[in-house]
Amino acid sequence: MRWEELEQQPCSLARTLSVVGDRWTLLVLRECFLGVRRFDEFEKRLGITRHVLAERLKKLVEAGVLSKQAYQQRPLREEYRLTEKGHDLYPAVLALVNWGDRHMSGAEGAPVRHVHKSCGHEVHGVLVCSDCGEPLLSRDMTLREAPALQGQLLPAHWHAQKTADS
Amino acid sequence: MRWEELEQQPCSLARTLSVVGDRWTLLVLRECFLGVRRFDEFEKRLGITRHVLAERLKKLVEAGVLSKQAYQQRPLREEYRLTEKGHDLYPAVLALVNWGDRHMSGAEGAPVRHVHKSCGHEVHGVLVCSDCGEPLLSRDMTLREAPALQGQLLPAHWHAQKTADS
DNA sequence: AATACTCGGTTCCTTTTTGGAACCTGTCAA
DNA sequence: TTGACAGGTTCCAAAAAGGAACCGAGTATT
Repeated sequence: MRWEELEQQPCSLARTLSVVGDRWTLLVLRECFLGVRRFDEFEKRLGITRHVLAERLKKLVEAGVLSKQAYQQRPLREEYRLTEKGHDLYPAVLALVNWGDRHMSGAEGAPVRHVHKSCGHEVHGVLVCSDCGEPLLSRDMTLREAPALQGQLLPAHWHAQKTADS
Repeated sequence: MRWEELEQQPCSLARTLSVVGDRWTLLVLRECFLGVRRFDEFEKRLGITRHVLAERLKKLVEAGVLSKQAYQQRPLREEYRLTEKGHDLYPAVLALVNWGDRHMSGAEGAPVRHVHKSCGHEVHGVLVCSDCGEPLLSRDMTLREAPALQGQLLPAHWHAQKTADS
């Protein structure tokens, strides 16, 4: 499978990864969520090469995750801002950060703590069910293929009533 | 920044990406959550090359995300299973899938629907605050550096009271 | 009126990673 | 004895990333 094919695949994870699924893109987005907007600030903070940074930013703009906005004329200078589509990536980014906080931190704990302004506490994100509000565990999920794709997506054993991860 | 350096960085996202931050690894994990465990089934379902698959599986085992367990002797055959650390990636994977469902699906909707067995509905995940239970939005978050790293992680403007993404 | 500096790139070349196909190692079955 | 199966490894060509230099419009410095 080639990278461009990913976008065409009948899988939302593959489609998402066709936009944000490489080394640098998610780090660029982290910087966006930190408020970074300019080419040279991305470059300085990430240590990414200009070459790759320019390409990633272009792709993110094409994908509608970032938009380019002029912050001065003469000379024209533009900065990159998250669109709504980009903001919607926050839960995914935070979920990845939470995993790192939990499983990849040393004795000093997480390098950055997240404070929820509404309640004032240091918090992490919990993924809950949109319907009943209970935390979602892979073991409690079962999957259903879209009508047009029945039998094509899930492994064979799935159709014989297996759980998601047993 | 080189790939190996990522793991050393004082950033939980970078550290997480040092484990799951490439093209194929998250797709391998998707298959794990679907119940796939064997080398040849990963290969068939993903269209990944054996070369890359072997390397990714090895890395995931080294990282403690998967474990290798014999399912037969003579000849010895082993399969890959998610560890608890691996299961903990479920929220991150689901958050990415949810974004794809929302922003990358065509008219037919999401290719795979998620049914929460506890409540019986087709659902998606919502990231809520571990303290107050309200949905987490980037705009409502503020950040605090770990004591030992003060002033080193956040962009300059942060220390002048900016919001996460304004 | 040159000169240097800034920001946001592009170009060029080398090194690293990936894709693709062939080959290898035990073991069992025909 | 030949073939199949599972789970790899090896080899080479193609694609992507790293690194440094260059570019262009405009501004600031000498």
